[in-house]
Amino acid sequence: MDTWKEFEANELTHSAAHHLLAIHDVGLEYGGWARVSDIARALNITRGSVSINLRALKKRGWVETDAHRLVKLTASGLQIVRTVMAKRVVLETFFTDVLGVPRSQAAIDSCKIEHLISHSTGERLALFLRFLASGDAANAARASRFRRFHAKCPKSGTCEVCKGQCLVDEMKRAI
Amino acid sequence: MDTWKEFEANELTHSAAHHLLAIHDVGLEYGGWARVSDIARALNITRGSVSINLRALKKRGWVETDAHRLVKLTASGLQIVRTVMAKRVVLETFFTDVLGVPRSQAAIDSCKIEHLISHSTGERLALFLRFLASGDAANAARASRFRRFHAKCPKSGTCEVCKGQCLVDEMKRAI
DNA sequence: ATCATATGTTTTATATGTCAAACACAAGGA
DNA sequence: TCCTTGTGTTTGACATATAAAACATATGAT
Repeated sequence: MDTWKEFEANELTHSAAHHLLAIHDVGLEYGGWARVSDIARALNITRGSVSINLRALKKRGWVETDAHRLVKLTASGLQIVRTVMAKRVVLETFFTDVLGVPRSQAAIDSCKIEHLISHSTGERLALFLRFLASGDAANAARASRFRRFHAKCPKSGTCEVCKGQCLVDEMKRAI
Repeated sequence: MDTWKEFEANELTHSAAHHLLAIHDVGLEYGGWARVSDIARALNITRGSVSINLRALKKRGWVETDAHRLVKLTASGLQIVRTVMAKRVVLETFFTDVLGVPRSQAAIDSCKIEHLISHSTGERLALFLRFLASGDAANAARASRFRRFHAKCPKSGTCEVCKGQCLVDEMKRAI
């Protein structure tokens, strides 16, 4: 009940996640320090927006500023960045290397959901990728075999996933 | 560049998707017709919020109202509902039956991302599930074998996914 | 030292999505 | 008929996230 409200209850918004990622990115060449304008340029939004958004990130304890108004990730901010980056890598790897989704589309999908999937699901997905890539030669061949798997949906109730109504087809329409 | 803005550019918001799902759900017993209060009750938000939100859905051509202010999905609205439901089933099945994520967590994760993943990724994931469930006995055993796979991360650069920095561990921390 | 440019903040505005409260109208019950 | 209750809408408020523009303060070139 009210599962759908979990979306808004998320502590880390998409916007916040990308501000933190941008700070990390910009700061790489400056010992972790980033300027508001560079963050704004990285995100392609205005300095004003960044200035306002940083207030919330400071209040959350994810970023700090020094006397010269330079911005830096705190330990917890950096940990969020690491977790989000890990989830992104795992999702992109799964989408491209296992499912065979085009890299550009995989990047968009990963970016949309990287901050939303739970640690538990992210961890299991990472383990699954490791499983597929593990020493067992049969495992290694599996993903590539799927990439050649293109059976048409039987639409006959024999498909164990669809159970009568073809979910593959259903996926193609709408909007 | 600006991949991260795709999130906001999404035509179907989380809120809109769940309004459509609620209308579909409530309407099941009334030939597709739903009342504002029943939609509000189903979503656990106020009638006022639903009333306002329906304006946007009408403008999008996803719902219609009759003279008695009863609400109904249009053909395109119904198609969106079908697509979202298909994506949810596929995601939940993957999370629980393949990855072994607890059902309650899988439900939350699926709900958060069901409206965000592309048709292309959804379709490939459905095909992947069909592949795993397909006649080949080796395939059938695969997923269940993963559920027993619990190797510790070597943290030695030998893991083909992690490549030195353990993504599995990284997934556990933050916030 | 001065002046132009760059930078960061603030203000005003917009859009979405929510609540609470007031309002109007309808349907029934007494 | 009157009155209560239920229903749908509107209004005012708030939170987030954005832009644009005005503003104050740096920074740097000459």
